[in-house]
Amino acid sequence: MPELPEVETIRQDLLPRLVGRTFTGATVTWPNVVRAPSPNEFSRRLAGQRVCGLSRRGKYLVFCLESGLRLVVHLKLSGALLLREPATPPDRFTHTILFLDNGFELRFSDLRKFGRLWLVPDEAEATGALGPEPFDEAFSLEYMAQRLGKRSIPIKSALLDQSFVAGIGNIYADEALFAARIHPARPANTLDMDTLHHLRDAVRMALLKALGNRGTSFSDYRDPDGKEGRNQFAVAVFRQTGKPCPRCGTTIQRIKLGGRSSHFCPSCQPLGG
DNA sequence: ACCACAACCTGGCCGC
DNA sequence: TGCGGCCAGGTTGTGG
Repeated sequence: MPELPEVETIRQDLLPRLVGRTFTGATVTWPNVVRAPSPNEFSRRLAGQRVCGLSRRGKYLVFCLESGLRLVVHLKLSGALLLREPATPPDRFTHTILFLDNGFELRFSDLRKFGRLWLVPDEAEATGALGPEPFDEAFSLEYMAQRLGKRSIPIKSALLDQSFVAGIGNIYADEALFAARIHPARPANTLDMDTLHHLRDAVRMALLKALGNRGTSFSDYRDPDGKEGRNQFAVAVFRQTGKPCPRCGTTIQRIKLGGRSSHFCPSCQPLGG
């Protein structure tokens, strides 16, 4: 579910409500969600930890704790972080509850159980090596050209590669390629500088638009209050197979690339010239 | 280097 | 109603 705009929305919502608060403990009811340390150690070490900051790296949320430890969360496809009062009954997909010193609970809910939590000294232990943030100047045209120059993979697959650029997922890759009029299957090393420039602008615009709409809720995405985003009503091509292109009216098509669905307009995004 | 596919999980939707 | 098949916003690992 959550790509950069969704994770960033969650971060901005949680930040003023969590900074300065202290975790008093945790209950882990599905041990697989806690990657490090062991679930028991996770609960034990979290108790007494005061939150001093909340940041985002790609699709990871990073809680800065005063001890120097980091609480890292990845929501994968269907995870949510819900801030609830104890009286609110947990949904049936709540696999971990983090208790706060003001009585509130931060609940990790995840239908598909793919999401993961870490409590580690160094966030890189959880995130691995990620590419630059899409809005960072390190995501430069020179960087893009250098990284893509020798790669014949579809440009869509390159956008989903978190070691190339962090935070883009299936929705915004499709939306950005539509806006930049690039066919998703086009080999990454065939894009000239001008096209790369259009693509980078389109990526940034797609992410900003979704951020303004508080994320895209096609199915599972919810903010910390359990509310949906609005960007699903504003997409051009994602999951719009069979509908008319908003630009030219041609029927939107779906193809598979690297095992992922890709949605595009065959007229606006030609593969040839 | 790249691709195809499976795995991790559960539920929704469709056709029969 | 039930069942099989396909779909799903992500990432990792394996084998070719």
